[in-house]
Amino acid sequence: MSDPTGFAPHDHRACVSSALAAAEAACAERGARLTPLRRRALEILLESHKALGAYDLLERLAAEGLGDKPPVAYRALNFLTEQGFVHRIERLNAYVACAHPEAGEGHGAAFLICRDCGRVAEALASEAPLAADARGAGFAVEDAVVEARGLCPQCQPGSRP
Amino acid sequence: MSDPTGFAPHDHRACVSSALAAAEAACAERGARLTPLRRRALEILLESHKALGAYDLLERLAAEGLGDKPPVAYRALNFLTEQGFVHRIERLNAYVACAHPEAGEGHGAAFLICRDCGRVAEALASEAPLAADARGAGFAVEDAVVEARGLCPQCQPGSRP
DNA sequence: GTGAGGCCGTTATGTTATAACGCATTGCTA
DNA sequence: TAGCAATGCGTTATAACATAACGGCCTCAC
Repeated sequence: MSDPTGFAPHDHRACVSSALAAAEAACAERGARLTPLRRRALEILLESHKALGAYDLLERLAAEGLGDKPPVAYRALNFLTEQGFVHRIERLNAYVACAHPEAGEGHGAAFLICRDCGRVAEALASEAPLAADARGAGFAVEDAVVEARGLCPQCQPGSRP
Repeated sequence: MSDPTGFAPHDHRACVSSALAAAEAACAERGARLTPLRRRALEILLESHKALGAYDLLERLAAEGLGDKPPVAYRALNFLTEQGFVHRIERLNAYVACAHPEAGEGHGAAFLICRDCGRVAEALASEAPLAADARGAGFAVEDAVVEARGLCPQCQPGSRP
């Protein structure tokens, strides 16, 4: 995979609908309930490749009459995160839809965050980063995140205005 | 380096004083001012290998009459972070003293966070993680963080009680 | 001695996140 | 079918993390 999905132009409608379908399938299989609220929250996050704050999400949900108190947003985000449909971007205190739902729960994720346009691309971590150092220290890694800030292709100096 | 400093037993007094000395030297060289407040804040962070929240730090500073309003703590932390003496642990919203001040500003850092005892070890990132994926996507990484949660050697099942 | 800049005290507020309680629905199961 | 457990969501309140903005003081260069 040479495109950590998110920056390159792509068929975004297909991108959204296939992710939604994958989420529905996964829920059906696991007996998890993708309620209208949760489904819509995921859909909102899928609508861009940017990370959304919990309160931004809440605002959009509220605009549709789907709940307007913080716990509503946080509960939906917790569910989606547990199911692996959404990732939290620690550096932004924000949440982004998973670009690789097919990779399964808890796949090693690495994020490329453009500081200019705000888009976030997700690369499947090619190898557990740190693995060597961690083993050297006798540390048992359960879960690692990698987050890089920088400039995406479109936002770099040499790019079209 | 096989010990990402922090977990293995070590001479902690020396660890603290050498880090303080390194900070003083670096400030002298750069013309930065390690004021008593900033120095004490760094010292407090150095006293354990745990990450401290800004308000925890503030509480300790306040106990010594060194300021009791949030901006006091945040300003000290910003200074120490800019100088590379302290790192922010995004997953914890907390701050930890740099274990490798000699590595210079902005060195690639990777953190091993024990979810049981709370200690944080810092490994020098052996290689820019993500570099390959990022290049593949044409993304220019400026700054990356790696944070792993898990169990340190002392907190693993097979370890002494 | 005066002006510029850095540091800190302070007030106020903004942003992110969770605890805890209660009601409604679903789906058992006795 | 009555009762019960589990789950999802509405709601209130509050906790935890972070910053904007103003003013005073000190130091240093000129």
